[in-house]
Amino acid sequence: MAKIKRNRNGTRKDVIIAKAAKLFREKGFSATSMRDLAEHVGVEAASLYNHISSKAEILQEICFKTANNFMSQIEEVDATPNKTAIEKIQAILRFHIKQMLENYEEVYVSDREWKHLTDPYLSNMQTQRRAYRQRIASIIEDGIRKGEIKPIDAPTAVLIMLHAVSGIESWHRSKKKIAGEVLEDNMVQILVDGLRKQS
Amino acid sequence: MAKIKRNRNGTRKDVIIAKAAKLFREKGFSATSMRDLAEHVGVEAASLYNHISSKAEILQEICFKTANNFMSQIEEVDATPNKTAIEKIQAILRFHIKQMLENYEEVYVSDREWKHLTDPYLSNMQTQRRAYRQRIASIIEDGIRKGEIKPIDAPTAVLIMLHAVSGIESWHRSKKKIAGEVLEDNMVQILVDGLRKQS
DNA sequence: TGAAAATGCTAACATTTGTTAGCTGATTTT
DNA sequence: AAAATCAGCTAACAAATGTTAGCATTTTCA
Repeated sequence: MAKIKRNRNGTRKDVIIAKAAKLFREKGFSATSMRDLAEHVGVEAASLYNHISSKAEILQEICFKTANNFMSQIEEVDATPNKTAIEKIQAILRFHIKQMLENYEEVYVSDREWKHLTDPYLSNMQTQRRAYRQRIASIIEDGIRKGEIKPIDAPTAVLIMLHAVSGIESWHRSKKKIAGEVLEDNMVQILVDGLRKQS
Repeated sequence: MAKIKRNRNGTRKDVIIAKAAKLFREKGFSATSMRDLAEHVGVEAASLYNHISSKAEILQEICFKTANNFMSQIEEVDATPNKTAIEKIQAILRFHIKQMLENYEEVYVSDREWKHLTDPYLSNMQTQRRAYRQRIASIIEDGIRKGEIKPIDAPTAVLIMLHAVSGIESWHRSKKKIAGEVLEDNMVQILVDGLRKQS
């Protein structure tokens, strides 16, 4: 009886996926039941299946939409001429942070819950994630070669960068939030120049 | 019929918890069933209950053992005199990294799956985690006051540090692992001094 | 306006879930 | 050697799970 309210510019499927993203973030994919989701959408569980074909499909949509988003951006950055490696890294970092602030639920879910995808989506996502990290590592190695970046292990640097950014989850939960731009500047500065005060 | 093999210096309960930690890391707490766990232990599901009282208890043991471990260490570091803030931060970082390398499964699980604890354990853990971050933030703020650390937002720095370290998960999965000590040095260096080459 | 499509509902299904009961045989303790 | 504890088993449970079938109502649009 209770219809799913559909915002302009969004299908009912979009509403379901948005609510699902929120629940998947809070409780995890496996611990979220379809009845749970239905209740938050304001509908009976069976009714969801008029809009989606399975629980798995919801996760797939969330993960691949997000992954494509990041892939597009890194290609854009990488293709931009006249950019130093440090600038490229900064651009990627800022994009990650902005995404984490603007599309928190979906970005978080696709980062933490992609393991629950099933093949062939699972392998696909693994490949995509590996490729993404590899591209960043290449930028860093390029920067090292050109003397802009310290000679550190590039994969380690990538690993630190990406996980540091995902820590914005704690920021979201925090009581005394600092402004988004301040957070962004702080994160980029700490990662690029470190904690220690240069004397 | 098939008995649980018990290593010297370990009860059968310990064996179960160790196997559980591995499964919880791979598939998550909710997606791991007791029958799953039993199979990996080499026993029927019902037999597990001769050693543990519930699935929830397993998660509790993993989480609180790990949390206590980290709490002890930070108290020790914090109480050590004649240490600069940077040195304290380094000590904490190295401890985290070492724990991640040595007790990977349990550290990972207690970091990622504690949300599935139930009250009162859940609230307890939340409090403990908040307190832990607060202690590190205080060290950083102290370092800022003394001019050892750049004037950045301390909670942001904590968030970066802790999540960066948890990225060692990717290192574990990586094909071409660098040595543990090299990883440790790289991580500490990047976090403390940043990516950019000082000119 | 009337037909087609979309969206909701209730009921039910087959599995899977965590856990308990009750039993048998082994191991330890006295 | 007898008694007590430990550690495994099979069978079963109640609840929760994802999903489908079948039907009613509303919305869309020709």
